[in-house]
Amino acid sequence: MTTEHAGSGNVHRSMELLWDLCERPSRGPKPGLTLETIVTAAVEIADAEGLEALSMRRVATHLGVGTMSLYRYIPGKSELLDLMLDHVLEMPDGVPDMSHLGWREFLERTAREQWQLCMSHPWYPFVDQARPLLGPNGLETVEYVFRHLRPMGLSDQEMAVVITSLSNFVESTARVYINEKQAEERTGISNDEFWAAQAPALDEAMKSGQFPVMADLAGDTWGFTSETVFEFGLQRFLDGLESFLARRSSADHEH
Amino acid sequence: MTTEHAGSGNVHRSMELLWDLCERPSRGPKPGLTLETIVTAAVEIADAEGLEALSMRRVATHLGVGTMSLYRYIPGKSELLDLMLDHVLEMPDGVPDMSHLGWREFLERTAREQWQLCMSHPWYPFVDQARPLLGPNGLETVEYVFRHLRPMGLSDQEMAVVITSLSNFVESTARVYINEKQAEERTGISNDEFWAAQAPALDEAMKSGQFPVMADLAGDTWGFTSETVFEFGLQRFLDGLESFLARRSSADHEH
DNA sequence: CCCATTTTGCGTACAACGCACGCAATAAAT
DNA sequence: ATTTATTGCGTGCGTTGTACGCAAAATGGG
Repeated sequence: MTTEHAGSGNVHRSMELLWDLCERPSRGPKPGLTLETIVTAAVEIADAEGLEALSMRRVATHLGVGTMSLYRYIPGKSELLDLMLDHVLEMPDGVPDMSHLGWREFLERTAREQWQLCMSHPWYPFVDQARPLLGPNGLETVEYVFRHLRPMGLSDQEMAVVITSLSNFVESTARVYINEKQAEERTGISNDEFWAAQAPALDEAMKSGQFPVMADLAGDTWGFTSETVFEFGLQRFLDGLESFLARRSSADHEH
Repeated sequence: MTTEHAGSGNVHRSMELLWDLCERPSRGPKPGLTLETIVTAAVEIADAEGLEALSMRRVATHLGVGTMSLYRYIPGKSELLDLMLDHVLEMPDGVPDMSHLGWREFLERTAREQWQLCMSHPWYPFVDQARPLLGPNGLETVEYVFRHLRPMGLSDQEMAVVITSLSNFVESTARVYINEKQAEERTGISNDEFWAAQAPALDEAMKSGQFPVMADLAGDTWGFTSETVFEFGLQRFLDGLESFLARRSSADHEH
């Protein structure tokens, strides 16, 4: 129905699971599942069918177990989501060495990596992470970003604001891109059919004389994709950041 | 559960309702509701309780009618959403005259208006508008934005990309802001309690030596809100746009 | 070796969701 | 007066997360 929220469940319990702080009990039947198996299955289902298709029943069916068996390993769906979010940040090849890059190239690289993360896991940008849980992968990611931005000369808070601004833009544009791509599959109506369905009413509106600028717009006005928006917005933001740093630098030299 | 999508229902029917293209039938009992009443009620409920609380049953209860009575006026919930989205774009005081503003002041003003729209209707930035239906209010908004940006000298498509880039950033930052504000109410846990719950695991991680930069971050690194991010990102984008136009202008003079 | 305890597996049942179906009442057209 | 069309709306469908509680498996202690 609406947004899934990170950090909505039992935060303490989620952290225990994220950082693997629980000891295996010695009694009872040997478990047939692992937490890793459940999280991996959940990510696969979300990747393939979308977050709205992800249900405890769906994960259980995928794994060939009863729905309530999952609740032996995790308190609930909220905590499963927390684990999924950290899981997808894992860097299989380890942390790449980018110490040779300037801040601009590094931020551009980071933005593209985030974009790729959203392409690989199209549900990811739709999760509310206002209250993020910091697992090992998430912490590693933030560590590596801050390490590479240190040479910019910004305060820690300024760096955090830069990262958050850029991250917000990338995530939003990725969301629109994903929504655009999935709209045809989800509705069964092509993009052309969609706009054709609006044409009768819009033609009348254009003829009314109330919207002269709209009526006069070039045919290719909307003929771009979110990838165009991503590239344009990214370069404008980085250009603006260069101006900001240049002004900061010349102000420093004045003292 | 997940995102609500504009343009998901019967597009043709939504357009008829948006542009009021249906004639009132002459037979049968006089209707006790109007489309306007239903849409206004739905917007009020979404404003007060969030989009996840918006259901046909909820709207019907609010209006004191049976759930299925609503289906006499609109095909379904998807079309109701389309009407809501156009409804909230209505400018009560008409289109403001901003012909005296330069493009930068105008874009800044537009960004702030969009921010305010998201504050007044906190559910708005959470709706997928990859397939927007253009109603009278929506069309009027786009008409007025393009009219004021014409003097920038950009192509129609370039203007559209600028507007979309900025709009994506504002919406995304507004989402985070709204999620941040609502998190405490939604979970019953304050922000301090939330971070305190993570502290034991994070303290261990800091002690491990694996995250030296994170361990060394200033205490106020994350002590900012989405309003800070909004202001910073907005100015950087507009600065970047100025550079873009300056380069465009100097390239033009070279020919 | 036996019993108690703990853990794993998982079925049942709960309320709310959107909306197809179809009936009763209202009101205009013939 | 009858027919036709519209409005109002109850019923019933499958899906959702998870509390509750029982059966089976496996270990610890006596």
